[in-house]
Formats: sequence, structure tokens, C-alpha cells
Amino acid sequence: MLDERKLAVLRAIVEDYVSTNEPVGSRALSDRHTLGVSPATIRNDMVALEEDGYIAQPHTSAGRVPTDKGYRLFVDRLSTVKPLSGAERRAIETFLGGAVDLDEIVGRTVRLLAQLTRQVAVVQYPSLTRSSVQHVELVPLGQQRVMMVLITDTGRVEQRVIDGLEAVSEDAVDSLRQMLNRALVGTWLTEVPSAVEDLPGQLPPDDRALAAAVLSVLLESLVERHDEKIVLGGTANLAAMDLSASLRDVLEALEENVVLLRLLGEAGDPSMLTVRIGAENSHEGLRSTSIVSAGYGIGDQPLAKIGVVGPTRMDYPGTMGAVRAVARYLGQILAGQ
Amino acid sequence: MLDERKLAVLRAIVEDYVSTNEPVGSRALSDRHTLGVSPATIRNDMVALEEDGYIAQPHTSAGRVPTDKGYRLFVDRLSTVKPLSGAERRAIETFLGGAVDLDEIVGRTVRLLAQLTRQVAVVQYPSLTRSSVQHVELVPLGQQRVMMVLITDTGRVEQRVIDGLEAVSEDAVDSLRQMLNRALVGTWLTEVPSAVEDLPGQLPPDDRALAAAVLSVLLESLVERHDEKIVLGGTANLAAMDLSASLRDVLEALEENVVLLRLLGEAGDPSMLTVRIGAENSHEGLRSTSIVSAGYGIGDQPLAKIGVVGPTRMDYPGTMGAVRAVARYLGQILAGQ
DNA sequence: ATTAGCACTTAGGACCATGGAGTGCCAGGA
DNA sequence: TCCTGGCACTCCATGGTCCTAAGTGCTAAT
Repeated sequence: MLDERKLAVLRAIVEDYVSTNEPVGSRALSDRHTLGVSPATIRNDMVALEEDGYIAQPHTSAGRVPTDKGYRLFVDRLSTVKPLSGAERRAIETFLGGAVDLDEIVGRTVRLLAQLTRQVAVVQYPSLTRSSVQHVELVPLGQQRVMMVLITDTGRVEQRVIDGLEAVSEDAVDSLRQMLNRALVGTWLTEVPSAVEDLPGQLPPDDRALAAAVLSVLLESLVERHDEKIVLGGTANLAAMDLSASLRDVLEALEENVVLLRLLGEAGDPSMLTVRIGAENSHEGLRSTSIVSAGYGIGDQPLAKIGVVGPTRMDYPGTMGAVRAVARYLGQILAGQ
Repeated sequence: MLDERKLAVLRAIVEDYVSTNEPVGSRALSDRHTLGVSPATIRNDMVALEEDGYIAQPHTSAGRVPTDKGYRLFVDRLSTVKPLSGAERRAIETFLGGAVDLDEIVGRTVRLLAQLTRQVAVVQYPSLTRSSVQHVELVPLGQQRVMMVLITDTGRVEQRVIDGLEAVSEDAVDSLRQMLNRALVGTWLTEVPSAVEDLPGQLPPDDRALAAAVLSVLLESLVERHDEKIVLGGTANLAAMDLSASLRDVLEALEENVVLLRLLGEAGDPSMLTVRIGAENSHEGLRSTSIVSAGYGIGDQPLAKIGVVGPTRMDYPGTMGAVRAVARYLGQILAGQ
């Protein structure tokens, strides 16, 4: 069906349409690309491509525009990820290098990614569940309250106040703190529930109420996936993209963190670069956008994902290159911390 | 110059224009409002209002539109803040009531405000500098690192890791922790630098290096105003407002936290409701928007501000009512914590 | 001081003609 | 068998013209 030349034509159509944002006709193609055949021949190929659903005509006497299916083929078989330029690499390094704490790293990453791709960038905070306990701290705040601080090896800090206790003694807090750290330091967060199970039994009866309260808050803070936090950047770039959907729908979808998390989550293998094109996105408001995402992590330990949201008509090779590069650097930076 | 009737005409123009988004003519005015005079008379008044710069004509044969100056007069003298309906009040209570930690309170507030006003909401985190120390915790992380956690009475938690120390002893950390808490608990953050000044001198020489390192990080965390953090919500509402400026400019301005902080800061008396209309905003991209902001705080202690960004053509009484109500509730919630 | 009447202005919509870009198809050539 | 030049056809976008509705400002009468 699709011989080499037809694929070349499709590639040319995608590239031209992405750069001009206008339906591309057979003449323009034979002019701007060295396909070695006449417009008439190209037209014939176009008919075949259209029959197979890779391209479409906005109206009879207009040029062709890639369909979602066309972009899909382009991404899968007709393009290669474009590596960043030297200048861009240096920009990443200097930009991310200066960051100190996790918030700043994430904040800078999202801005960087938005700037590199000129699209909307999404960065997910490193997942709590994939990291391990570095330290648990308990701080008595007066007689009735204790603050719990959980520090993970990815630099994440979760803190909660436990309220409504009675007559908290320093000693009880101290021994509970020691016990928790003995039991938990170094364990994966996913293992915490089982590691903690029989701790209360080892305590003198008087201290069990406190321990139970602390543990329930601790477990809750893990379950709540409070970690699944997301930061957006470059929404101003939305104005420049002409999405066929209403801008409002897109903004609404982006504001719903739940939606974004689901979309990032749907991407396949976390270590891979994933592209979801147009209607492949399950969310209604994002039917006219594409999402390029990649996982990042320390070593081969995946932590979370980053991504970019833009019009289906986007520069896939360049965007994919930027997302991949930023994801890798982010992993390195986190590992170096 | 401006007798009662002219003011009534201006008020009617503002109200009509806000609700219809179309230049309002003399006939429409005499139809929809009971001004008791004929269109011709209204026209005469309009001429006067236009000469004084309160209204303008988009083009010769069109109705009138309020100018920034017109809105200003309207806000200052022709309108009263509109109290929320019972349903709205209840919505605030149930919506903010369930929040547990500071992040969640702020997150919910911003969504609530966006929903009530159908505009873009901005909430600034409670200022660190206006709160006092509740507790300072030091946590040794191995031999070379110590984590400092600063807890304030507004529920804010700042944490830093101090790196590159040598041979940190538990004892030294313990005594430093005790000393810090003795010296600092209850003091205003602004007083911390002076309260801390002569502490190192009271320590045995061996411990001074550690103390110096911790103190410098502590002071730094105060100076950095890391606290001046801002959360945005309801940006989807931007799509519905037809701003004369390009949407991109507005989005860009909103993304620059620095800009927003400055704008909120420019508002006058922190306990008051402030309205900045159109060109009164110093930032270029927000020349066609108005900002309604209010301070919130615990008791008469101002902590930070919240606000709303919308088109100059906005429902000022309603917006002001919502902003004021949310600010008050936010203060109460924080006080109750 | 207010009003009715009237002439004047203007944006926006309907309508139409035209030009250009692009297509599909066919017949002839490698 | 595949490619190509030629040609008739389709349709959108552009720009011009005309007309209407809304609104104004002015003047004369109340």
C-alpha cells in the first residue's frame, strides 16, 4: 500500500503543515521538497493517503492536512527524535544547575521546558511511593499536639500535625521517634505499612495511644498521594497556538490536576518517551492537543513524569528531543542531590 | 458639574455595559432604567460626562462606554459592596471547612474565589515575616548533615538541609536545639535576627561552627522571602472575558509571580478592599484588567493578600463582596487552626 | 430645563464578482 | 505499468458596494 514515496509525501505534508499552518497542496510540495516527481504524481499519492485516512481536506479545493492517524504514523515511523543543540544543552545545565531545594528544581524545570518547546509544560513531583524513608521526626508542640515530619531520600518533606492528644510526654515522643527511625529508615515508602504493623505491640501500654495516632497519620500521608502534585508553566503559549477546540476547554482541563495526572499516568513504559495525539487523549477538552511525556528517575528507578501539551500540529521531533533531554537532566540533578 | 442625575446616568451606563457588553445608548438607558427623563435629556448629560472623561464613544454613531475614570467614580461613589447571598456564604464555609493543612486551605481558597467571581483568583501565602516562631527542630542526618525545620504559628513550615559539616554530635545538636527554642519560641520572625545575635558566644567553642552554620541558614530562610508564594486559579475564566489586550500578554503577566506580588503589594491599607482599574495597574499586560484585592490576617495582624483579576468591565460590587468575604473567612480559618 | 423632531454619521451585514489555489481525471509518453 | 502535462471544475478568500439599524448632535418648541 504505502511505498517509500507515499511515506515521503506524508512526511513532507506533516513538516510543511507544521511550519506553515496552512493546508499544503501538491504544487507547494513538489516545489519545496525534492521528491523527484511532478505535482500530478503527488496528487495520486495523496488520494491513496487520504483513502487510508492519513490526511484530509478541509474542503474540496484546499490542500491536505494530516489527520491524527497521519501524525501517529509520522511519529512512529517517519521521524527521529531531534537532539538538542549545544546551546540548548548548556541552557539546561545552567538553568537547572543553580537550584537548591526540590521546589526550586521543579519550578525551574517547568519554566525551562515551556521555554524550550514554546508550549505548555507539566512537571510532576517525584513520587513519594518510589522513594525511601530518610528520617522521621516527631516534634511535640505543647501538651496536645505533635508534629510529624517525614523526610525522603528524594528530598521530599511531608509534614503533619497530630492534634487532640492528651498529656504528651517528651519521653514517649523520644522513644517513639527512635523506634520509628530504627524500623523505617531506608525502607521504601510502599513497605512502610507492613514495616509498621506490629510496632505498637512493642510499646508499653501507656504510649500506645500516641503511637497509634502518629502511625495513622503517617500512613494516611502515604495513602493520600499528596505527592501527586503537579506544576504547570508556559500557559501563555496557549494563546499563540490556534487550537480548534475552545481555549476555555483546554485551560479547564489543564487546571484539573486530576486530569493531567491521569493523562501522564496513561503513558506507557515510564522510562520511555510517549506521545498521545489528538483524540488518543481520553479527555474531551484535549482532543485537539497532543501530549508528549517522559518519565524521569534516579538510575533506573522511575520517580514521576514530565510532559508538554501543545497543538496536534506541533514539531514532534523537536518537542520529543526537548522533553527527553530535560527528563534526563532532571534525573541527574535529583541523583546528585 | 455632576448633579445627581448625571451620576445616576453614569451608574446606569456602567451597570448596563457590564451586563450586556455593548456600548449603551440613550434610548436603551431610558427604557431599562427609571430615570424619569427622555433620551434627549440623557444625551445632554452624556455629553457632559464625556467632556469630563467618564465615558467615551468607540466611534461616532455608537453608544457610550465607561472609561477607567468612569469605573473609578462608580466604585468610589456610586456603588456599595454587595454582600454575598446565604447560599454563597454557606458554600464558603463548607468548602473551606474541610481543609487540613495550609496548602490545602490555600488551594481551596483560590478555587473558591475563582468560582464565586468567575474570574482569575490569586492567593498569596501567609507572610512568614508577620508570624512568630512556634518551634525550631534540628535533625541530624548522618555525620555531615543537619536538617533544620522552622515551624510558625500560621502553620507554615520551612525546612533546609545544612550540608558540609564535620563530625556532628547528637549532644551538640541537642543543646543547640534547646538554646534556639528557648531564645526564639514566640518571637516574631522579624525579630529573629537580633534575638539570635549573641547566641554563638554562649556556646562552648567546639559547637560554634555548627551553630554558625545553622544560624546562617536560618537567617537566610527568613530573608529569602521564600514565603512570598502565590497560587493562581480559574485561569480558564480568562477565555470567557474579552479583554482588549492580547490574551497572551495577560497570561504572561499572571505567570510572573513577581509581577503579581508587586501588584498585590501596591494595594494600599492591607486591611482594606482595594480596586485597581485598568491603566492604574503599573504592569503593561494588565492595562485592560482590573484587580480587586483584600488583605487577610489573624485578628488585626495582616498576613498577606488575596485578589481577583478580571476585565475592567466587571461586576465590581459583586466581586468586591466575594473577595472581602473570602478574605475574612480565610483569616478566621487560620486563626482557628 | 426638558423634549420632540430631524439630519447626519458609522459599523456591520448582505450580496456579489473575481482571482487564485487546488483538485480529479484523461490521454499520451517512457 | 507508472508517470506527467493539460484541462475543466470547485471552492474559498478577498474586496467592493450597498443598505440598514442604531445612535448621535442640534434646533426649535414647550
